[in-house]
Amino acid sequence: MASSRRIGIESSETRARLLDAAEQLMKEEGYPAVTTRRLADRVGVSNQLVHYYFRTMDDLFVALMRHRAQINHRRLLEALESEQPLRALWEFNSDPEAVRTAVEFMALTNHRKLIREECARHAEQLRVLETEALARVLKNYGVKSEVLPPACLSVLMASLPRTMVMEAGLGVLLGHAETKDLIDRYLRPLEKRRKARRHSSSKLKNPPKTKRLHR
Amino acid sequence: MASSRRIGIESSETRARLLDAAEQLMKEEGYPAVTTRRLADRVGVSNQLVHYYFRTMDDLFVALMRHRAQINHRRLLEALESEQPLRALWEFNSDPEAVRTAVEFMALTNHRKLIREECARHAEQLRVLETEALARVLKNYGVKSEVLPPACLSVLMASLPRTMVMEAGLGVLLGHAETKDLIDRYLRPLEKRRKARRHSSSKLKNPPKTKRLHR
DNA sequence: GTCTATACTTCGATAGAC
DNA sequence: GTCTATCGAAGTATAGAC
Repeated sequence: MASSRRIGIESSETRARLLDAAEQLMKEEGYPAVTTRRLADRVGVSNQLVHYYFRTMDDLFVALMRHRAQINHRRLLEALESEQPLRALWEFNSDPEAVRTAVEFMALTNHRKLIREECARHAEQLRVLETEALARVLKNYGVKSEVLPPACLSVLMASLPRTMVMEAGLGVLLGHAETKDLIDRYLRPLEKRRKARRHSSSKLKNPPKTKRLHR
Repeated sequence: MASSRRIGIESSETRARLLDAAEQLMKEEGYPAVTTRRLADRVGVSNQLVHYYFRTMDDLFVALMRHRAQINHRRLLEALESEQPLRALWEFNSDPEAVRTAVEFMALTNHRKLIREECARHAEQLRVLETEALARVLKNYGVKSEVLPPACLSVLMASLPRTMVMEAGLGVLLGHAETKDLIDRYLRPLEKRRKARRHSSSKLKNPPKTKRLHR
């Protein structure tokens, strides 16, 4: 079943531009808007060229997800290494652009096998990484894992902010302020207790003092 | 711009079957699979008949969402009236079928104005209803609103179970058991404290004794 | 209420020239 | 690496007959 057609190399400049345009289109108009013709128009090439770099549209979406996953992985590491990892993690999961893209991918996973598998791999990897990091953070803050297991915190940090961002996108805000305040009241004493010691390799633009949660 | 074309009445049997088929298709293969032709095939009518009942596809999706909203509204009321309203609410938000459909609608709201507005109205209404009911429940359980504002609990109940159902759909389960256990350990003493008094109008098939959270 | 006929658009994908 | 040409399938939507 394997075709003998030629395929462009991964390091190609045009390929990268196609992926960027694809993500942009997906965010703006949803994944069904990501078609060979519209993609090619944005990049300024012929629509058939899309098939040169990605044999099928499924291939394109998988490549897109993989690309996104790498960036997310790096950003998550940065957040977890910052001097206020819990707040940074919250902010990381509160990025409206990222949530929007994630919703599109979630919808894709509902019925596209290849993409579901790719997404699952990615999600699993981040959860493991995050849980390990949060175990260290909580221990550092003196929170016993019997009281709050690190994996729970990871689940919570994946649930609450993203849900609120989605709801906010609809204009539904009831309960959001109280929830952020609740989280804030929980985090504040934890972070105060710990001496602010910057990780040597972290490059943060945020001021070192305690921030309130966004909004 | 308004067309003079005829439109079928809302009480039509065929219209209801089209809506059912639409929801089914959406759940199985995603909202882009909901096309006039495929819909008509499932119901056994001509594809043009779809346009007789729903002038445009947007009209169809709005009608579908409204239909779904009414059912959800009724189910939520039942859950909140049951003798273990918090567990019932958790279960209500843990229905995989419902979550799947909700993800499709969420993706639709990302770029279809009419559907976003309809979805926002629906979400807002449920949140208000839920918050009021939870205020009574928490008061009954002796939980001070300064400790846990009802609106927060509503946000939490909308976030955690749905996120876990989505992740479970991908096969990502790390942290789920611990999280359910944590919730369970919080709910158990609350519900024990309260005398089990069945609401007179509730028709519950669940046994009256305390259940562990599903799974 | 339901159908046939029909117009027009857009899609994914391939073959092959340059 | 990129293009032109081209295929067949599927989409939304309208008009009008029965």
